[in-house]
Amino acid sequence: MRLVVTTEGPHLMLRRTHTCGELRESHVGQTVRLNGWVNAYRGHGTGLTFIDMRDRFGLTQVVFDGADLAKEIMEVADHLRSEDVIAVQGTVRIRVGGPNPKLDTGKIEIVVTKFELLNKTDPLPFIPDDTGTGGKLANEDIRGKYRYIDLRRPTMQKILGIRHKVYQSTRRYFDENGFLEIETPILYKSTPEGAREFLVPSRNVPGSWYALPQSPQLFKQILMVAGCDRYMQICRCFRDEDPRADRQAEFTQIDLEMAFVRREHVMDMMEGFVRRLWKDITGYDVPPIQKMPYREAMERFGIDRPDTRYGLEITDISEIAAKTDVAFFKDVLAKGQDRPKFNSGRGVVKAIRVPGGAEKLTRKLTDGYNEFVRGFGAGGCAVTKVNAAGAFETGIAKFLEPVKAELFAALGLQPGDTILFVSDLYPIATKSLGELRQKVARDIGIVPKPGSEGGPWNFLIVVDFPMFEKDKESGRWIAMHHPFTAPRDDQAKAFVDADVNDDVTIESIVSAGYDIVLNGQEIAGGSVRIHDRAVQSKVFQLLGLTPEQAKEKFSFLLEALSYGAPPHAGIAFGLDRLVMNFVGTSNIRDVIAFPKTQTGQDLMTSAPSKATEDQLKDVHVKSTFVPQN
RNA sequence: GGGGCGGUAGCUCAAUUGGUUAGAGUACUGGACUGUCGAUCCAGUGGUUGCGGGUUCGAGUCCCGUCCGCCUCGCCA
Repeated sequence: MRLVVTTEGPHLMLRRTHTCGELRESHVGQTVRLNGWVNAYRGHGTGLTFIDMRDRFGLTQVVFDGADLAKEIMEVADHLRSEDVIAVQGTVRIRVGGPNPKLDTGKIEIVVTKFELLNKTDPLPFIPDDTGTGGKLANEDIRGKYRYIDLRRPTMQKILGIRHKVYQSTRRYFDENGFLEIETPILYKSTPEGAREFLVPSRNVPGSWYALPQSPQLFKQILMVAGCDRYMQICRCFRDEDPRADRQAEFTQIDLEMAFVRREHVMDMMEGFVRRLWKDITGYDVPPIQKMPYREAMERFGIDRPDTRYGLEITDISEIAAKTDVAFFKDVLAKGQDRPKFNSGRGVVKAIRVPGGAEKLTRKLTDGYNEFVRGFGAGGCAVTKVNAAGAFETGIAKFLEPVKAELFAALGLQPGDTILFVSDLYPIATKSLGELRQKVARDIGIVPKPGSEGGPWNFLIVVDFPMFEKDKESGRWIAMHHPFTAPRDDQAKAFVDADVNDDVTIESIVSAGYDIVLNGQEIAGGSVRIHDRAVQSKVFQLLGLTPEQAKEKFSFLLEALSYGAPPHAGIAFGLDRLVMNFVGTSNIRDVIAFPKTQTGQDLMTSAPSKATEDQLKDVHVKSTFVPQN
């Protein structure tokens, strides 16, 4: 028996025969080799030392026994510390000291016969243990700087594995359905719509810039014109906007496009994908997904991605409110009553019934709701309770007495309920109550756990979005999805015929777009694209683009669409959010191997960083930035 | 760009009203220890209190500025 400690000199590289997660009683008696990191050491001097060895597959206990091993080996073993990199050869046996039920490999141990210290670690900034120090992980800035250490944590390894499975499941599904995976450029043309873009200066074309793609939208449409029939790509997208807990400037989409389809075909395909993905990753069978028109979502839930796992639905009580003497109801209901229902210029009164709210909602909470809805532009939130005797109490109670029976019927009121009212123009009242509904649900604790924590997976497809909405700042029309989204088939004629100044009609035009919503979170969105030139011109006209401007910005697409473009439609899934759902985290940085901070910095590599004068000169750029101090 | 929370030993945290030499656990180092499994026991090293300025006899603590991290509004499909 030869024992080797190669702290210096040539490595033997005792290459592994098994991973640290796979040895069981059935392996007893075999000679095996493991490679990995020291996860924990339990030394009893040079007589006996236990090492928990870790790789991404698990933990295995290895034993250094002074009765078998040379003293110099035992000396080294006694000084092994967390995260040293080692290789061992030894015999699998039933644990002499009894099993450890916490480990998958807890019934066996390896008695070391050969040992190699592959790399001694320097003292670590933190130990990559899911428990962390004092029950807490190190702060995010430390973990970000040493991301390669944090990624060794079992939880992070598991997440990387889930993400990998999502990639594989995705590619299998779309391959089986006849999709071609095609890469599109990262260095791309700047296009004006949507988010702020990252710019890359050109060296060969002085004064010109590439942009990084917000999405491969135009390329995938052109691939349809190019006869590719069905395209998919797992692609990186870039949007230079401030991040959030669930949003990074650099993120990943599952992007697809299909030719010769209507929206139903795409929705069927994406529903099939969702079903396959959930089956592959979680084993869950996704039931048929309900479709809900945008208008219904807004009416009932006040948001275009409703969380339908709980009630607290919104009710329009404008007609009843009109019969009361509440001044702020009357003021609002004087506005835009000649306009059609749902028009943004029409005043409405809406309410949420909170069952048992009289008890659950404190005065402090309801006072807060008043402030809360003001944040969305509403004047305030009126509150009334139904007392045990079934009478209105507090707030605007006395004004509601005359319509008591109607209100009870409309809202289904019961003793002990609280009613929250907002009166304002349609969009403001709707949004305020939509947001308030979610806040109340959190406050009274009725939001279920997500699917990854044993709660429901609640899918919904939202359809029939408006084509256009008014930009709050400029007052101009903007495309709700993007300017290549087609109107729904039955709306195309009305749209082309509409007067561009007829706001009421324009606002009523419905698109052939669709979103997939999971537990109140948008996980995918797409649309049928315009392949009719008259429709496309009309869109540009509405958006305030002259034919010349449209040509300058999108000539390549418009030309392509004029040379035999098939009807086509597509969708994109936010891959990071899918993975977040599967692993049960609300932090997008958890599911990205090398994420960025709130200021878009990579703490590990220190990107972004200064460029040299020569580099800037090469690309014809001069910085105007003046450092302070 | 706005609002909020945070930054003290390698890590996680504490430090009374502004008052003695800034502490604890853990990690690390040394020692003891032949069946541990969050090993245990003994001893020790370890501090620009993010950075800069100010008030004060005296600042981790108060004030101003600034940097960084997180959450959030704006923004973003």
